Amino acid sequence: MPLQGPGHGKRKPRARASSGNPTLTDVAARAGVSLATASRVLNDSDRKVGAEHRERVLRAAAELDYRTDLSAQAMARGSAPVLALLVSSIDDPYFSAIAEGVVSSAHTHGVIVTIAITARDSARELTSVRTIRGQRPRAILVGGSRIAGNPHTGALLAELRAFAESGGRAVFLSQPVGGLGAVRPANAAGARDLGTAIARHGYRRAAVVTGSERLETVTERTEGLRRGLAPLGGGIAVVESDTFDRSGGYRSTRRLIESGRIGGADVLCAGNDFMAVGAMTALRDGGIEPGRDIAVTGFNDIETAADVTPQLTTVRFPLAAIGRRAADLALGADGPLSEDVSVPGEVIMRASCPPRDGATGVR
Amino acid sequence: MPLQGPGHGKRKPRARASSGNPTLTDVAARAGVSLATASRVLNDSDRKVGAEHRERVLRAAAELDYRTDLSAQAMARGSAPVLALLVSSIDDPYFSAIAEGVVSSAHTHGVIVTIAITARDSARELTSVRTIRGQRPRAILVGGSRIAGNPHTGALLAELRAFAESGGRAVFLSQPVGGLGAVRPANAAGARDLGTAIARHGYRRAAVVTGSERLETVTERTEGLRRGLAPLGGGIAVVESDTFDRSGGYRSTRRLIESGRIGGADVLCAGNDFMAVGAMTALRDGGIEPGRDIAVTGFNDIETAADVTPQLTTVRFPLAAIGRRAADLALGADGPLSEDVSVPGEVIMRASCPPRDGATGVR
DNA sequence: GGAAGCTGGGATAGCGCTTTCCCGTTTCGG
DNA sequence: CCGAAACGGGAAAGCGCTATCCCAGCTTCC
Repeated sequence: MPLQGPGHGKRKPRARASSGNPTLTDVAARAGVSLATASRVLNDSDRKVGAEHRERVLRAAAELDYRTDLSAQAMARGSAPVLALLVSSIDDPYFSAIAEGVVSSAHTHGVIVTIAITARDSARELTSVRTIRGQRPRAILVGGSRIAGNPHTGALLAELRAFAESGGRAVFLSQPVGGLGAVRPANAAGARDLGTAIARHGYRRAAVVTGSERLETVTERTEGLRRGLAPLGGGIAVVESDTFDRSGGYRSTRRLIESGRIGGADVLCAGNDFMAVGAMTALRDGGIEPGRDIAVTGFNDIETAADVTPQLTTVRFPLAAIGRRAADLALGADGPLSEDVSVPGEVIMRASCPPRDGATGVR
Repeated sequence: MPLQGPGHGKRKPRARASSGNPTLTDVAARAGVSLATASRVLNDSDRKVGAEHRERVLRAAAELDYRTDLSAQAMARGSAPVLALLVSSIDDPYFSAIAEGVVSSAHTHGVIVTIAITARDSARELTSVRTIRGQRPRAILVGGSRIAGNPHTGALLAELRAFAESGGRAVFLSQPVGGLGAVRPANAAGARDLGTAIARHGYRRAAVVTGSERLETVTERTEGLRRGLAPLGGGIAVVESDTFDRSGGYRSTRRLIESGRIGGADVLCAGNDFMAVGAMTALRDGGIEPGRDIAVTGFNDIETAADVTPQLTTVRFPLAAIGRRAADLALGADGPLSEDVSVPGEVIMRASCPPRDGATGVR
């Protein structure tokens, strides 16, 4: 009796995955070549393979309708051709525009995109990153404004750093933390330019309706605006915060009107276009005609901005390009990564912010 | 000299993935248990594990910051916890709303979502499905209207069928082909209801600006509209096609105006809200005031619809719910799948389509 | 009191693919 | 004309994990 260790012996091979996909072994067998050769052909590796064999493999693969198993390939290679994108919500033109760019770049890099949403919940953001790490992706892109003083930020950072140390690339689409990379809209500069532009149009006292001041995007924009207004003697008269969306814009504007605090302002600057649209409705509901009685500005230039009446003055950021660039950066050359790219925005003056009597428009 | 087969021998183990992630083996070693036990604990399998060992494994995993390698797990299990979503564009409120629902459902099912975009290119749609199949996902969701007479449809169908036969689930988010499953907006019924509603408001002759008549979504909507208008003696006076987006709406409306063909119409029905918004601009540019001189309707109820002036009458579909439901269906019980669920829409009457003089609004 | 069940744990085949090693042939340069 | 280098091909060792099989130690139950 042959010696045999414990716990072993013949066992029936596990059933092939239901009705099974053809494997590389099948292809090799059909082509009459070794597994190695088949693999080399299908991955056009450095190693050369004779024309004859190459041809046979290709034909066999086609005949069997062979599709490389990405999981297996990923395991053998040690990393998956995957880029993970983490955003607060995909049903938001801001992020979906970025996502479009990300997916398109990933496509040209031959990389698959997996997407996770955090619903603006930083606990979930953290668990998502944990799950994502299990995919051993090449890169993780993190969207959504960082939140000042968030208790989860430390853990998130640790998680991303560990990821980076094990060879992955982490890129923020907003304020970077801990020396990781970032590609993001130049909020402060854009806001400053907007401030300058409206000041030149003759506006001096801004009412700001925006999101929570703990959102770094919010503080960047508000601060930029202030700096843009100042040189011409303008300033921010009042700041009202609410949720960073349409209804938040409506509510906070409503509060400004009801409390009379909007009185001193000649321009209402919203933290983003959604808030601006909500604000315009609130203004009308309060008997104030946007664009005539008070100017209104937004941020981001979502498609709607040009379709509302009056058309909305805003700052346009090339969001898809930002996404594309972030993905390019993440999928690019090897090595650690800590670039922080700010992509400039462009002020788009529209009817919601007409030149005021007496404004020269000159410098 | 020991006998040894060809092509073998000691070789240095491949370098661990740079700086390496901890593996289950590491965890087991640290916990002083076998690999099997560690796996059982971490996957809470049926097999019971003693409290003592369980505890040790959990601790070791935490200390090492262990993260299951999903690729490896997928390979061992034979299928990946992945759902693939294929849409024409993610930067489109229609699809991003659906995607939101899909991702949310997938999340509760513990499944990762990978996304691919086809840019409305059916050749690319086909190659995408091929790539996706390599991921061995549990399900594939295909968005985007089918196109009548498309030469790639057959190949796509074959691909999806093969996928279904190997155990995957394929679900369309639009017109299903070849007996596969679908969850989709009830375009025809929604359009019919819209037709009925505007007819009751006193409109009789519709000008339709819409996408290519080869898009099945387009024909479904146009046909439904016709059926809704007919009972009250209404009908479609003219149909003008262009791209299925905002600029297409603008251009086709412009053509109707310039050729005078818009003359006979009292309501302009756009194929979707984007086209409607473009159409309204074109109307104004042509000196026709939407909502006053001619009624306007859209389709889908994108967020913008309520923000334009006049507010847009449209048909609302619960897109996120459609996405969620499709994902639920795809990730649900096993077995083949060929349900075709039509999700009803709701007509939203707004100012762009005011009751006309003489309209009773009664049935 | 011995057979038959549990129970909890360990050893180890694969999963499908990449990539080293190793080897028989050619092709060359000297 | 011979040894070296180049070339093309095959065998098989993992990658990290799951799940099957086997076993030792206890209970149970006639």
